[in-house]
Amino acid sequence: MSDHPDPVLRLLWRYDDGAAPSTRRGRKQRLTVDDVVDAAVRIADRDGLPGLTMRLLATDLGLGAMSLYTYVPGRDELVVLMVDRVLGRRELPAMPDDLPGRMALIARVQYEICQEHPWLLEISGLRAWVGPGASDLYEWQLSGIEGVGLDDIEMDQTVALLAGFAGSVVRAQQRMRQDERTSGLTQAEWWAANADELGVVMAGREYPLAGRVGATTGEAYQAATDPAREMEFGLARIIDGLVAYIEGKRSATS
Amino acid sequence: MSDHPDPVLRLLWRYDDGAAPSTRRGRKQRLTVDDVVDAAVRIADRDGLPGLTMRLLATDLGLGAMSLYTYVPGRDELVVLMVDRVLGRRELPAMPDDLPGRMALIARVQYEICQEHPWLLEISGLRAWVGPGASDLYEWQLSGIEGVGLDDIEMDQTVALLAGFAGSVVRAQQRMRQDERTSGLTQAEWWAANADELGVVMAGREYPLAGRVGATTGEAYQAATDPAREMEFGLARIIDGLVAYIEGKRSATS
DNA sequence: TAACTTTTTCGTACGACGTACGGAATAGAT
DNA sequence: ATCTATTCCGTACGTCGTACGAAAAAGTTA
Repeated sequence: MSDHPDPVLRLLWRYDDGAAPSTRRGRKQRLTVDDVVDAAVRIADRDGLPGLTMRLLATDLGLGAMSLYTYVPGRDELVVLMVDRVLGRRELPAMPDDLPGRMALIARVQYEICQEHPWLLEISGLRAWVGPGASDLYEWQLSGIEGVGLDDIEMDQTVALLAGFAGSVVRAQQRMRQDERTSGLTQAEWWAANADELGVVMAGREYPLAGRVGATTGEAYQAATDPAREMEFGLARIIDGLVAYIEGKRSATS
Repeated sequence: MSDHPDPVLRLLWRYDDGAAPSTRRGRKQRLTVDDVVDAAVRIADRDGLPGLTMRLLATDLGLGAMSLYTYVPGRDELVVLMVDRVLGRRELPAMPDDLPGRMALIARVQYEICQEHPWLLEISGLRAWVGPGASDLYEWQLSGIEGVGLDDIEMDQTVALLAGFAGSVVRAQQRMRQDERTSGLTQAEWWAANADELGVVMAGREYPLAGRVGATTGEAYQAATDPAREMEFGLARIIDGLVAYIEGKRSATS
């Protein structure tokens, strides 16, 4: 039974059952699973997850649509493979010496991965399979906060906090980009163009704080060309809080 | 032109153009837009966003499928209305006196909204329209951190940080629930049942940290029946970091 | 009351999607 | 040369959002 693992697990780990490739009968596959997954990633990077259709992927690979199903059981499983692939493909930089720097790096790598593959944030309703890519990344993330005084559960929560925050930032940016794409206007331009319409439609409702803050951020984001800087405020606060917690724990036990 | 606002804006704010209802000719609508949106929310709460189909919603309302399009331009716009509806439907509690408590409350309300309407986290690729529900919520969130020494941009980022974190936590929980639903096993049960298969398939790869931390958290999450407690660690760190920043700013200017 | 106008209702249909099915093609084993 | 295992892929089914146009209903006007 351990010779017949879950087909998704087998695919994720590219486990080929130990069968000697010389004894494999029948027609040969023209491509590899990696070819299929890589092509799928390219399409999703360009067109988003809904733009990744089995037919498009197949023709992109020079195959008939149904031939894909000899490589992959279905679309959902393909997405699982894509996720693990992009998590594992990035080479993981060496951890710096200072703890805050290591925490920032964990967040920044997650940020860049999500940035390069925005469809990662569109996924939902899928199981969280454990593959080599996710495992390598998780191991690397943990190595950045190992031995600083956190217990295992706190380590897991810390990684989740840093990575989750990075995802949130990218999500916010994507929403902004989406707005600009569909409206053809920047954030500030849209508000300027629709200010009177909004006034009519809101019909007397007052939002003193939201109005003031919205106006200020609207102006600021118009000029902010470096999207990476949007992460700095939150990340700095999170790292401060984490470091303070760790130092508090240390001084309590010493 | 300000009499003909964007149809989505008009719907969001239920702006009926000031036309006297007595002069409206033609067959009468059997339902209201709110009826449609509420029914859609009920379905999405139960079946998720992919389970919300126009045909199902229509029969649920006793309408033909195409009759929905007299209430709403299309499915995407319906989802926009649903979002604003559930953001605005929650009554917003009074803010406590202490700043950390107000920050925690902002996160907790966001957490509960996401928890009650998990489909909120499945949405992507849609514009972020500004409606009364979102505006009310944003105004309330800002009121919790107004006058503490943050500038407008920092206030926006603080709210985003707290709300984004809450969303991340719910997302993680949903993924866990999804795993349990599709596998029929709890986290710990799955790892116990698949440990040997994983060993075979991983074929010599070593994950010392991930293995140790994964085992510990797996055990812990098996027993943790109160999902709300998963938020405490991260939220406490974030609030610590925010409060420290604000105090630092205060002492610098005084 | 009858004719007209406006709006809602909804049956039908189209194109796109994931993919089940079964036959044709191809390779190694016998 | 035959058998068997495997890949390839054309066809087709059910589901989705929704375009289109006819039928039904309600107010306005003659």
